[in-house]
Formats: sequence, C-alpha cells, structure tokens
Amino acid sequence: MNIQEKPKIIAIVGPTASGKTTLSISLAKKYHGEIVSADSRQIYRGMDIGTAKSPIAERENIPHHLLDIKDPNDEYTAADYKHDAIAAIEDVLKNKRLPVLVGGTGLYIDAVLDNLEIPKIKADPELRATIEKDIAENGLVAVFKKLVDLDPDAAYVVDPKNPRRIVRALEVAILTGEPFTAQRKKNEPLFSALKIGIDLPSEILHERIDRRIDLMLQDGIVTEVENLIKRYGKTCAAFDAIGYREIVDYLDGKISLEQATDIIKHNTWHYAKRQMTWFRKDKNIRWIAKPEEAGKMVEEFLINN
RNA sequence: GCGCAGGUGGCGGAGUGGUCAAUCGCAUCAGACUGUAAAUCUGACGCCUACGGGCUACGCAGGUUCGAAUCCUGCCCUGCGCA
Repeated sequence: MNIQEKPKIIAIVGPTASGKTTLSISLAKKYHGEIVSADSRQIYRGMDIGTAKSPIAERENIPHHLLDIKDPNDEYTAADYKHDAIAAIEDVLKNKRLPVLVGGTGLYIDAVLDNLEIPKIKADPELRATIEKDIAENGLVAVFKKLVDLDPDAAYVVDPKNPRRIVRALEVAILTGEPFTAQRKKNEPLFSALKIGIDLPSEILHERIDRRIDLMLQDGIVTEVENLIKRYGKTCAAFDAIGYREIVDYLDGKISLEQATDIIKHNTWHYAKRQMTWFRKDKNIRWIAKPEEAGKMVEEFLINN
C-alpha cells in the first residue's frame, strides 16, 4: 500500500450556501479538473432550484458528474452513491483530469474518501414494517434488546433511541445472519485526498442562507415543486428535502408562502449546523474562511506527496 | 375613573399551598450518524459547584403559613369592556 501511488483528488466540503460550488468551479477551471457532486438531492432530475444546483450556464464548461442521474421516484442510497462516485472519479482520472469532489452530504463524502464498507443489504420494506410494528407494540427498548442479542457490539454503536438506526441494524443482522457492526468498516482509502472545508462566520452564513432562499422563491421554486408533484406525487423520498416539504405544505394550504419561506430558512440553517457537526469531527479537513485560501493548498498538494 | 382578564425562565405557554429551578413547545448550544443522510436521532439549557449540593428566582413591596409561583393586602404595568 503505497500512499504515494494513490490518485489525487480534491474535496470541497462545508455547510449549505457556504460557496462550495463557486469555489469548486474555479478550482476545476484552474487545475484542469472535473466536478463530482456529493449532494444527495442534486442527484435528482427536476430538483434544481430547491437544491441550488448550479445552472449549466454557470458551470464554465466544466464537466459535472452525478447531477441529474435519477428521477425523484427512484430509490437511491449512500451505497449507490459510493459506487457511482468511485466510477465517476475513475473516469475523470482516466481523462487525466483532477477530480473535485464537492458537496455537503457528509456521509457520501466519507463513503468515498474513507472507502466505507457499507453492509450490502438492501432495504427490505416488509421486514422493516414488521420491525416497526414490533417497536410500536413492544417499545423501542425491547426491540433494541433483540438487536443486542443478535449483535452485542451494537449496544455501543447503534443509537438506542433512534428507531431508524435500530431497524436498519436489525434488518442487516437478520438478513445476513451476521452482526451489523461486523459489516461496517473503513477500508484502505482509494485516493489521496485534500479535503478543504469552508467555514464561514455564522452571521455571514446565516445571511447567505436567507439570501439563497429568497432567490429560490424568485427563481420559481413553487412552480418547480408543482411540476414535480404533478408528475411524481408528493411521497417520493427525494422530496423529503428542505424547501420541498415546506412548499408542499404551502400548496396544500397548510401555511402561507411567507410562513413557508421562513420555515425553509430556519430549517436550512439547522441543516447547515448539522453539516458542520459532521465535518468538524473530521480532522483531515483543512478549513478556510475565504475561497482564495484554497489555491495555495491545492498547489502544494498537487506538487508534494 | 370603574369593571373584567392578566403579569412565570430568551420567547410562547403550563402550573393555582409542599414531590417546582418550575410540564411542554420554540429559540440557543453541543453531539451522534455506514443501503432513507437536505433524512433520522440525542444531550444541555437560572447562577455557582469540590457534582454531595449551594444560591437567587415566578411584576414590585409587605403579610398569612412549618412551607407560597400558588392564599391575603397595597402598589406598578398590560389587554379588553364601560365611561
């Protein structure tokens, strides 16, 4: 395992509205790169305004991968993403270009860069329904105990109060006959990555978020959502996204447009904080407060190693 | 001016003699996260703490009581109604 032989890749991370897209395009342009998105909602076709997907006109002719690869009613998971992203990165490398992995979905970034081994069990709706029923009838504590019986290590790994986590861990344990915790590991990284994180002062990020949401409204997010639900209904998992659910509530007459706007801003802010919580614990991220600081880091990274 | 309602922690809003530093929601802060991840979930949240507790608190000032956010008196303030 010679680290020096690993292909180099740049990753740009940070909370929503921190300026990742703009930075990534300028870096890609300067260093002969192509962009690989790591955004769980920009995957979907038709979800453009609400996900702040960069308009083609602004992409400066830089190839963008993993945008618009699925319809909102398609199922798509972190495991799918890992597979697709690695394939996309390899394509970029084949073209002798620099992959620039950009996005705010921390799990997706880690899946690729930490080479996570994700348990290879698909969601099984029937089994999940059974477990959920069990939870409803016997309580979370009882079901968590069942999980721990099958997988003792789960006691310290799986959040005992998070039904979704318990369901998944049980699902994996039952379907494979192996403990869930034994099936999730980090493998040897595939790439040598420079991770750059954008960390703006919170007041500035807050302003940027508010401004972005106002722009979404101006740009027609309401129409976008109307068209999407006309075509796909309201229940796609993809629409479980900030901006979309609130507009659906508005269209259902539950709240005013003004209220929806405020709620979107507020939820986006909370989301940004969750993103920061995720990224903060990654000690390999090199944080910058201004986009200009990235250039030097990239140059050093490309020269050294 | 009279009548009625009410003044509780950053906000909203419970509590109407003890188990109340005060349910709960929001905000705030922090955290978790491996096939739903823009999802899902958790903790802290008056002040101090050697984490055993200690101190100050429910508009203000008194009073009743072993004990008051809760009862009484006065005052101040707010809303509504009548003048």
